[in-house]
Amino acid sequence: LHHHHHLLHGEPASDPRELEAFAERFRQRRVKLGVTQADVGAALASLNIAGVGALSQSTICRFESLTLSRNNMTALKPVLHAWLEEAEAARREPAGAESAAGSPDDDDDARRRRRRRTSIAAPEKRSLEAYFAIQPRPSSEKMAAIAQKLELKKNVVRVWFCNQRQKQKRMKYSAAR
DNA sequence: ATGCATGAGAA
DNA sequence: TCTCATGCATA
Repeated sequence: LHHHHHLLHGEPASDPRELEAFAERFRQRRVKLGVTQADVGAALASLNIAGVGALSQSTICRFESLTLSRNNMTALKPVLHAWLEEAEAARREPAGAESAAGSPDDDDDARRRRRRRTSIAAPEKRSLEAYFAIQPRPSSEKMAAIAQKLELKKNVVRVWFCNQRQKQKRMKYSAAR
């Protein structure tokens, strides 16, 4: 018998504390169900919610750890909530004998055109952080100069600054802002 | 769990 | 060109 009536106004779900609480409950209940983050992401597709498809393990992980933007968290919450309800309901009520057999498919060495991820060494990363502290959005010229000084591709430097800015906007960090 | 990257859409 | 949501690759 909880008399918190914030359900009277459609979606108030932007409350950071609410999101934080939900994320934690979500993770605990997911684990209790014995489902992985990747499983959840894939299961979202079969949920048949308008405009909602599968999501990656990365995204589910970030949702649970609040390392997404507040808007992103808010948008994902109802979807993950829906999945959780369904998953727990299915647990109680078997509904049908769904004993999926083991998959005999294993495409180990099929497509090998994998994207290579460039790794920025620690010293260079420290320099970038120092530059960022002074100027989070350097001009194109400035970034070119930085790139040359650190011997990195200009595009790598550009993307690094973009990601660094985005990182500051994640819930987990913006609170301490 | 997180680093570097992509692509669609805003500015 | 940047932002934003998102993901592949990898620590």
